[in-house]
Amino acid sequence: MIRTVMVVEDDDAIRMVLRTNLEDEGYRVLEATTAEQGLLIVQDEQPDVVLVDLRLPGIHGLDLVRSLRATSQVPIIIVTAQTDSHDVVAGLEAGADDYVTKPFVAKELMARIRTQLRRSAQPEEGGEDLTCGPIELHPDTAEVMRNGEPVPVSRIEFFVLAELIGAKGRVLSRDHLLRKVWGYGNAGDGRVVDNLIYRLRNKIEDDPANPELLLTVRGFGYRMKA
Amino acid sequence: MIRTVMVVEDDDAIRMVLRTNLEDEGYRVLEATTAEQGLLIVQDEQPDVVLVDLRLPGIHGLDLVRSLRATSQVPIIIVTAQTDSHDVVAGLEAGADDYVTKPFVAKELMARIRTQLRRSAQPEEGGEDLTCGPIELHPDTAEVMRNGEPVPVSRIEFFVLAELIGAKGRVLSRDHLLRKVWGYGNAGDGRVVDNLIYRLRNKIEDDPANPELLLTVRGFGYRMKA
DNA sequence: GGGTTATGTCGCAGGAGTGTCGCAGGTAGG
DNA sequence: CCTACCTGCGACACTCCTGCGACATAACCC
Repeated sequence: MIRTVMVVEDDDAIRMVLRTNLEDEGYRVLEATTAEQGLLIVQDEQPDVVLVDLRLPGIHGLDLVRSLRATSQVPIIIVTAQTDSHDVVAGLEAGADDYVTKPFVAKELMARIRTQLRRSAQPEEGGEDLTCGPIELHPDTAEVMRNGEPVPVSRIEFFVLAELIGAKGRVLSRDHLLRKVWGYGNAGDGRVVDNLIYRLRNKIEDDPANPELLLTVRGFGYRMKA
Repeated sequence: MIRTVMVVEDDDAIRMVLRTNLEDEGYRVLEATTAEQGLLIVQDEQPDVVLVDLRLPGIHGLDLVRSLRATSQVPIIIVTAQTDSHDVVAGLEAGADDYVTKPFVAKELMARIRTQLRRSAQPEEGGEDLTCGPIELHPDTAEVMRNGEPVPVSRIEFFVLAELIGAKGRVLSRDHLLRKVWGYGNAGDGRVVDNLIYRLRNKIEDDPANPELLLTVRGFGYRMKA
């Protein structure tokens, strides 16, 4: 299960630090430098957590928090200067879930993100057991095992499989997969997903023409066997 | 266990001397010339010790000490001119752990760093067994052994190998290695990593063209054999 | 059944990712 | 000063990926 974190922060240096830290933690990272841009991307991408700097150019971060909260349950963490303690209160009242003050310790922020994710919580994944029947995913080594034997898969194939297995049998639409795996800005052909599923089946199914693990749900998308 | 020392010092000459000395002692060295930059890097890299020159352009080193101490337990050693004895007092009150006055004797500073490291002392990993198959790393002597025979490797090669072996089979991205080994601010060509891997393979693999220890994970990075 | 849509299948061409190697400037050590 | 080595860089080769299009097949609707 790949989690996505949205960072709304205008300071390039801080945003960069956040990005690297988050990516090290295995998150997909979306970035915005203004509240407007942030709002658009959040609506489009539906990240799992949003980090908002309260001091943004133009629209204040506080208004972004309100706008987000008006339409979404996504966990929001405020990032703010230590001096703006009243802003923190206002932010939490506006609907934010937690806050950190600059200068912050990266590890602490990562811990808080994990907390929010646990709270927003698909109740599953304690340590992320990415397993489905004979298929086993190892995020550490980026390897896929089938009956204990390593199966060579490409980067994108790996992520799609991770997303599907993480969904634990729920149907994922082509659109969902495009957004979660291919990422923002790729409005490409949905058939790309079909192709990739086809190739994945050739690698993980005994009889690719009659899939037993990676199933088609006509009109909706794909899902793994429960 | 490779320890990292952060040097916040605007004087090029002194910083260079510190760097060479520290590297001779086997530390990884991070550098910053301003308090702001230093703060960012400390948060990003979480070094094991920080050296701070009190006379910095812009924000005074004293404020950096306070900022660091506000969010971190990292040992801080102040570097200052002999004349500023009252600064030393202020620095220690601000949360620094020790100080040296310029002109300082390098060996003394090294000794104090060792003291601070002993004090902060991660209780875990006593010497960390850096071994992978026939490869053996000796952090004390910066030597690499292969089947008991010493293999000459350069400084950077040593660090990369240490980072990889320390990861115990997990995949490390080029970006991760760039940041951990080359250090902050080197956003340079990722191909540098490829080159170094190539050279490392020529030294530690039986058949460099068909590596069995230092493996490529296409699309992700490199990892050691589990 | 016939038409229509959704999905499976597969080959291809361009491109991205990586291996390989030589070069030149820099640095350390003699 | 000289030498050897290190190191970043660029060039080229090669593999593998990947999006795309075309057609086949299956599911759905009337």
